[in-house]
Amino acid sequence: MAELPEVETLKRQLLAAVTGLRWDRIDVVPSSVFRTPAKTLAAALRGARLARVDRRGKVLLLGFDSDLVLLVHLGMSGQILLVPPAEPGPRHRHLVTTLEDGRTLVFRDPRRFGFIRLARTAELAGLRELASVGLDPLDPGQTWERFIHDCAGRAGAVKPLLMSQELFAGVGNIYADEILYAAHIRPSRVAATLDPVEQKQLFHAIRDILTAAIESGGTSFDEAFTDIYGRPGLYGGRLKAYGRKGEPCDRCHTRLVHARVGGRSSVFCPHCQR
DNA sequence: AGTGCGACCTGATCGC
DNA sequence: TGCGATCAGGTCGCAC
Repeated sequence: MAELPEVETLKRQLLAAVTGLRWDRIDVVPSSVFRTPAKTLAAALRGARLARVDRRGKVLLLGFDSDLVLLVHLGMSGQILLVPPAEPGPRHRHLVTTLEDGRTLVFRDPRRFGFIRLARTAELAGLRELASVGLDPLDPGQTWERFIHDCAGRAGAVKPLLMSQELFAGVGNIYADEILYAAHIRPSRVAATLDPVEQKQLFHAIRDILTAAIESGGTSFDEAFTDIYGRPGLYGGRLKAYGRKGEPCDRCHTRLVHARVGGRSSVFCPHCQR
């Protein structure tokens, strides 16, 4: 699924590969992923030129020269693929854009948990899709002091807090497990009970794990994510907790266990995560 | 403020 | 072989 590192990977690739190109033709398959009516969206974007690519948490923002912004969320099974001319497109397509050079940009999403919405730049601040998206964990404004302050009054478990998007936009189930493993903290720990050492470990783990995952091009678990060229991310081989229930902990060799925390499947080491 | 649901949706996997 | 049940995930909306 696409969390911050996967969306960041797509953003960088789209910036390098397709910015400046005109969207000559747009084919849509109307479905619930469109939060702007599919045909309206297609008509509005025809002939527009892609000028910018940004990311807010897990949301990808494609900015056009015409003051329009396309918001794309990949949900858990969404993909954006750059397909050479004349190559057949993949299944479950929702939006297919033919670029001026003949290649197509395809948004597909088998499980349709993602969404696509078109907005004007001036409307962005008021969109519900961005309303709960907080600071990026890799934003320089995300300081240690702010982090301590935000954790202090929290009565809930730390994992749902990490995944809430409100404090740290972009962390989902995979990286939440990885971050907590790296920080030696159990997913069910109440955030307000973290001592200063644990707070510091958590703060650094968030940045370290996400940065390393971006460097690997993200995680492809169950082949749910690929880059725009259809290639898997390489962080999957470096996962320490997610998807490893029953396997020995890399640090202490205790078997990793599974539990539900905040309704989410979680894997952790019962010995060295406290 | 928090938690814990169900809804959305499809494909993979499991038990029979 | 084939069927149905179960699970996974992000987000929203709702009840407590």
